[in-house]
Amino acid sequence: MSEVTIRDVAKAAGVGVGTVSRVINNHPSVREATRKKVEEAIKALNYHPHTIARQLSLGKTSNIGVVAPFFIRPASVERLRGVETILAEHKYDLILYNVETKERRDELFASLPRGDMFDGLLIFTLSPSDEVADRLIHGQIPVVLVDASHPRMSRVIIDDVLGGYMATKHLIDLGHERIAYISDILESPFEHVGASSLRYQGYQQALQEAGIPIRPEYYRQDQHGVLQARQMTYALLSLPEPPTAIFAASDTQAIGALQAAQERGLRVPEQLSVIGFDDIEIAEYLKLTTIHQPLFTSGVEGAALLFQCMENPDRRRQPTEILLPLRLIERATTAPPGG
Amino acid sequence: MSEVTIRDVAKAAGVGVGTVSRVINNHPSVREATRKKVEEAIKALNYHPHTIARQLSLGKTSNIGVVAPFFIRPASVERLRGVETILAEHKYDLILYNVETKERRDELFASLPRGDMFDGLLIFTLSPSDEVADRLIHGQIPVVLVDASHPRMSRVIIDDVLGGYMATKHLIDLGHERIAYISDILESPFEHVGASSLRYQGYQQALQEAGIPIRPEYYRQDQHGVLQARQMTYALLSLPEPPTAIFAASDTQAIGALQAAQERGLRVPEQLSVIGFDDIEIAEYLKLTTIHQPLFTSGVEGAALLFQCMENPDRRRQPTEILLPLRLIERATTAPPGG
DNA sequence: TAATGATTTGGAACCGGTTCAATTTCTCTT
DNA sequence: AAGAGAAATTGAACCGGTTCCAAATCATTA
Repeated sequence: MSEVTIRDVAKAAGVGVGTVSRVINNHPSVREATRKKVEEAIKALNYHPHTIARQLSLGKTSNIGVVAPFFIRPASVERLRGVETILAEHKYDLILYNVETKERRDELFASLPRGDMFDGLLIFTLSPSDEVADRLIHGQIPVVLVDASHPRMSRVIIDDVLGGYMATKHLIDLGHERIAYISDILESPFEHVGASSLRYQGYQQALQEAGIPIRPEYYRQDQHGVLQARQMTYALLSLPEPPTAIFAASDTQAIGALQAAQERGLRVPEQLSVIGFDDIEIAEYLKLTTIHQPLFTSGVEGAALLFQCMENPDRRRQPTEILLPLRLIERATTAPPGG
Repeated sequence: MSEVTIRDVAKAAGVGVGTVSRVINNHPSVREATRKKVEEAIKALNYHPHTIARQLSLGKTSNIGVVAPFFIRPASVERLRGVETILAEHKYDLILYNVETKERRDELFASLPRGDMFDGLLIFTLSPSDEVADRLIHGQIPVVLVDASHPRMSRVIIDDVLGGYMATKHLIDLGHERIAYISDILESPFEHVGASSLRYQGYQQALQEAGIPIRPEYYRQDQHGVLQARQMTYALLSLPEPPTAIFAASDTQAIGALQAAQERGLRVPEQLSVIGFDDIEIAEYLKLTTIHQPLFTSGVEGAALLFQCMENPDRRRQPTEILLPLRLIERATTAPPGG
């Protein structure tokens, strides 16, 4: 069936296409009788306007694109959900680009600025290089970064250095001196300067400030994931002088650390303290001490900022930074050392 | 900048638009010299074809739509990930529709069959009514259900009744007789016949078969969520004769049950057995006994089947059912009763 | 060298909407 | 009843691609 076009409707209703178009978009200047006639024809033919044609002619898509290396981290899902609430309000649809390889990222960054598929773009977690940023800024559509940063672009971020500092300081305040840091790979192919690396800076700052020497063997990096985190923790616990506390760059990795401790028969927090980052949903159940960052909110704020940029070109010219607050959530996986 | 069209390129290269189009789509019949000229012009003008225009003219979008209620749930994310792997292979993009209210669902079901925004549609978890199924079947584009069912539509499903039976049987085999079931709301506004309700049937079957009477007070339902599950478990544990085992309709809810047990000071599994459903990623860490269903695979199979239907109209005519296997994963949250 | 057939190429027509200048119809005065 | 002004309506042109027929170019053979 179908393939009914606006011209078919026009013919059936005995009016011009312009009138049908006006009825569809309920433009005021259509006489009541005419409107009724057209509406009947629409119903009779079961006509639905063709979205793509509409988009072409309007030069507007009512879609927004989201680039998310999202399946790696539950955190991205929370952000996406925040985005969704704003999109629903504006009746926009969501085109999702997953990124799991470097090639895919480059391909995307090359083609996205064109932005003919959507009116605005949200990029999660991937901080663009200067060159990519340049292309994005001069592209057709506004772009907002979430959990990623570039000085010339609008962004919703947290202070990752501070976060790293807060986590480490918490452990130091408890009396720890042998504090390890595990993270995903700092020079990720994805991120220009990744969050993990900034958190590492905060970690170093806190140690330095406390006069605790930084030991290279207390820092490990590997692919993101529970399994890898468990293995890194194993390695740390096998050191001649193992750490008494572990700061994991994400809750997911903290879970790996807890797992390793459990399997090694180490009691947490008595024999090993573990602190995570993010405060994902299950952190509460696990009683994981962690640094809370507003994930859902970051999605909401990012999407809201994007819409502002879309509606108001001035807003786009001047990059905005929204800094979301961090909070230490003390639960049951950290305590003074001494098991 | 930009707004460069194919006609600009044609002019710059001194050729016709048809030739440029042929170069872009690397159609064979273009002389090498001409191709080079055109490619240079494309580079010089920084031309990128306009996706929407292309879609309109081709009548093909290279998008597929996914309707996913609550994509926040870990299960949906796993499925989506499976879908993504197939889409990437085919160079298709993903348009995601989240559904969290009944209104949104109806709105979507009314407009989606039109399918001008994508070439195929995947619906997660929402079993369509006969009326909606009818519209979908006669719509423009093929549709595949994942974790949802309708006799006249292609689908990737599990045997939820069997799953409920397996979980309950496991508890019975361990010696339990006081077995409770907690789930999200059976008559969800979203689902025609939901998974939880089918699992409940399996639960009843297993009990009946074992000659154990079904006690209405051992069945609780509430919104999906850790918190609600915890509260339901509290209520169950406060009964004059509390259950010795709890079957939760999802791992997420099982976590709530574990939480409640922990707070009540009940040891698991000695004093309370808990079995979940899904086998989401953290289930392993929690040592949760559960019924494993292939979530990632369901996404892969669903997407693969959808592509088959898109390529081959015959495949579409005859609805296919793919039934994925279930597996009992015995971990550490179930044991014989008697604490 | 001319004729023949095979390759390339050009560009109008089309996909299905929206828009706007021009035209028609309606309403209100006098 | 005629005329002016407002409101409603029409349909060609456009958005930016693809396609396909006709025309032009090229290669081959007699």
